Amino acid sequence: MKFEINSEGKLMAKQESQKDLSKAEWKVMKIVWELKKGMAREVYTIAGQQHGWTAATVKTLLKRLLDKGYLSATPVGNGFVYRPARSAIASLRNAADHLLTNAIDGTTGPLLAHMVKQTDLDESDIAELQKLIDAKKKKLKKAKKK
Amino acid sequence: MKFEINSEGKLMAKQESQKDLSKAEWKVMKIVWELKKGMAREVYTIAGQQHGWTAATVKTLLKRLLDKGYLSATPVGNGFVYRPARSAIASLRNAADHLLTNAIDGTTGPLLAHMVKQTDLDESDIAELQKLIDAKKKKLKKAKKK
DNA sequence: AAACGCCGTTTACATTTGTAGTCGAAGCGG
DNA sequence: CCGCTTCGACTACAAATGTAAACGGCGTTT
Repeated sequence: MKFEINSEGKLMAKQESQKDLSKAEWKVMKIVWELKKGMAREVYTIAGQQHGWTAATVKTLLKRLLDKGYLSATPVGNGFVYRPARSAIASLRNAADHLLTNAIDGTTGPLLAHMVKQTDLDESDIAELQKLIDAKKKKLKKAKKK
Repeated sequence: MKFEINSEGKLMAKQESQKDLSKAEWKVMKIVWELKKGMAREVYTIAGQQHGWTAATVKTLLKRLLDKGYLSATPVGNGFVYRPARSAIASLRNAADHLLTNAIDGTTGPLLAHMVKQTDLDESDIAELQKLIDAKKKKLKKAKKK
């Protein structure tokens, strides 16, 4: 276990603080991931259009995301430029792992099938998946032969 | 939009109330899905072992799952036999769709790849995936030819 | 320099979630 | 029939979440 000194100067167990995102927070992160960087204004304009939130609401969410460590902010003029502090894909993987944790035996296959069906994939995505599938096939065959 | 009369006699928009499961609720549902059916006792014994919850906690969760429509209960003796009212796979699909909603452009491929890697698949799962991949390949090729 | 417009911070409040205690009713073992 | 066990309902309460207003300060416009 790792440790760290927290803001009050106390020694704390260092949570590899993968604190999860709430639904609303995901939506804000999605916007920031797409923008790559942006000021409050841009984020809450888009968020307002997409979800009907007021600026105040988005400000709160930005703050919480900062606190959770999903965003970083560098001061510029009056305010900040916000940037993702964690990659979209890492966060998604994390969420996906949670999802798989909830899958009971025999449901993961159909689950993946469903997801593949829902998703638009480009050539390289498909190639990558094919490679993984081939590897799984090979392993299965070997296991059976034994 | 459909409507219904609620408990206070008011006309309400009928939510196809796919109310989501919370983390703790997922864990309980997982147990019930695996049991297929069970009395409170069985569920909270297992849940107690797996998560260190007290019986009281599990009872609360069972109640909430009943309210959310994820469980059904038929009276037996003192209490009820609980059964899943929604299939595991349908619930997972639902969660997966939420997940995909949060994926930004270019992340779905890697996300799926990650999930496939994490997962143990049997022969028929693999065959199914292969079929889907083939279909996607064909469609891509056609699009390119044009 | 005064007025204005944004910004981030603080505060607010209802709802949901995590976690659990209490209690009356009902079944069971004798 | 009488305790004992168990059940579900109700109550409790802190933390997280959704949603937003109020406020004080800093740049900007005139």
